[in-house]
Amino acid sequence: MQNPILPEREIQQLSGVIKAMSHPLRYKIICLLGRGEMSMQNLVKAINTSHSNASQHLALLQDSGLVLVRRVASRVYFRIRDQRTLRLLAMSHHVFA
Amino acid sequence: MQNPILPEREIQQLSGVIKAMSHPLRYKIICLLGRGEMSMQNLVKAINTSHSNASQHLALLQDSGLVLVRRVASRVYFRIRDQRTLRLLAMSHHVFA
DNA sequence: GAAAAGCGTAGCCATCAGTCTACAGTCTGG
DNA sequence: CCAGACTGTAGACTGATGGCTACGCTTTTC
Repeated sequence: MQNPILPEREIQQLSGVIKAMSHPLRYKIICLLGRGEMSMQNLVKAINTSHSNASQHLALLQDSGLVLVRRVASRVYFRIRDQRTLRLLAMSHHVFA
Repeated sequence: MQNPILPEREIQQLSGVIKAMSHPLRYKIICLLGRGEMSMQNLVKAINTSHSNASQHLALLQDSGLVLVRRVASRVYFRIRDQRTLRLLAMSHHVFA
């Protein structure tokens, strides 16, 4: 709960991660993955978009380090990398909803 | 720590607030305001940008409800609206830094 | 009252982000 | 091997975002 003046690099990194969560679809994806691993197919259905669109958002979530991927044959399964990410979402919901 | 499927409106709202925090300058502004109220002048110096640029980011932070403003004569002072916002930042730092 | 300081905003431009279509690659089932 | 399912990516388009300059408004100072 302290509030140090952060170095520039951390500012960039942290705002970057937050930005990755700041899109409605990505926010929803993280919410969904909070309930457990999901396949690409189920995610596409759940968030109601094209598989291309979902694929790109999920790639961004991987790049930002929020989501991990597991491949089984031709299918991919996604899951949250760090469960604390969910606590972050829960807190955002608690504060701003 | 539950993870309900949120209604669309809340998804939009929450991702919107998070988006407001996702820019490096705005992230830094919130960090700075976490230490207490600051004048526009001091903010401009602290984040090292033009006053025009700072003004626009601060306007966005006001619109998103994260920051409150107080006017004294020709000067303006900004402060965090909800201290829990800082806890959110602190947690993001704790998780991702 | 005139000049200067402090802020906000409009207009412009460059860049980025989000979405779609189309296509390519990989795997499965027959 | 072939058809089809599943996924990733390249290219193009559109809208949003970020930054600057210039200007206008209010307040202070002299």
